Amino acid sequence: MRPFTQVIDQLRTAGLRPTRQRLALAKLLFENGPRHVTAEMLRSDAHDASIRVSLATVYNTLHQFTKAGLLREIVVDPTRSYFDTTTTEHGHFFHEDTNLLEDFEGDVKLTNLPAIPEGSKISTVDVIIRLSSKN
Amino acid sequence: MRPFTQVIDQLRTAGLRPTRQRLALAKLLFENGPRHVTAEMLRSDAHDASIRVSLATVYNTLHQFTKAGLLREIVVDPTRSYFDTTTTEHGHFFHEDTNLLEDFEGDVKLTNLPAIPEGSKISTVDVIIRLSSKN
DNA sequence: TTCACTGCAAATGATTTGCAAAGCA
DNA sequence: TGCTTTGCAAATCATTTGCAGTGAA
Repeated sequence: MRPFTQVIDQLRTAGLRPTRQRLALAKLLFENGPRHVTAEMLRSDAHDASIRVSLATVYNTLHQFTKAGLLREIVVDPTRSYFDTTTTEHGHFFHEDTNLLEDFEGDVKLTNLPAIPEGSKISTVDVIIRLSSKN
Repeated sequence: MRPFTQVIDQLRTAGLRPTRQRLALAKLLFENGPRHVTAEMLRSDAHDASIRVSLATVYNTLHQFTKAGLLREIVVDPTRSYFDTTTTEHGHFFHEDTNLLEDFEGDVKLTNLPAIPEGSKISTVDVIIRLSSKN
């Protein structure tokens, strides 16, 4: 679990005021271990916790947190964006039948990596193992 | 390059009639080596080649070809779906500044793969290296 | 003839945007 | 006070869908 004062610091560093909405969403995101959320999931959580936030603000906040380095966007589903509270490099399982996104246990090693095209540098490396039900 | 009669066979096997539109789109897709297309790119190519196809048919065709195993959908961009004419396992470079998708040269080896959750089986493994401009 | 296929236009659904009101420094 | 931030509603945009007309077997 990420220390919460650190979250506030990172907001400050990013020039983001620690508003009621941002703090409440940060708590939902970071207070209970790693999470993978969509905007709709987070809005729903906020609603359940009696936090008044508009969906537009949820979207804004997710993107601001991502830019500030608090979240990482994971592109796995063409219809929805997922945000991961774990920002270090790691792989994902995506359960295609439940739309559930899950972190890997161990860390994957990539060997025989091709040469990076001239003039480009690696931004991130995504490793996604898509799973379907065995039956 | 994929032999074209094979494409027609695969359509037949999938129960898809080789209509004018499907054959024309198949030619655009498979006649000139590996490609990575979005629906809009393919519609634009068709237009340039004076092929009359509606955008809805382009979408239908891309999905039908994917289900028939002629294409592979690559999820890299939250705003657009890409389809790859190479259906064997391989990794991708995604140029974030140009939205260009490119196949890897060599083949990547994944080691230290985690255990697959009980009751699930691997559908596909996606390896995407996101690139940004060095400057 | 029959059923699959196509094209059009409308519907959908996630995300973004404009802008006035409210909040933080 | 002055600049952010929020919330609402409208706008956007890729994609899907309904359905009447067209085409292949």
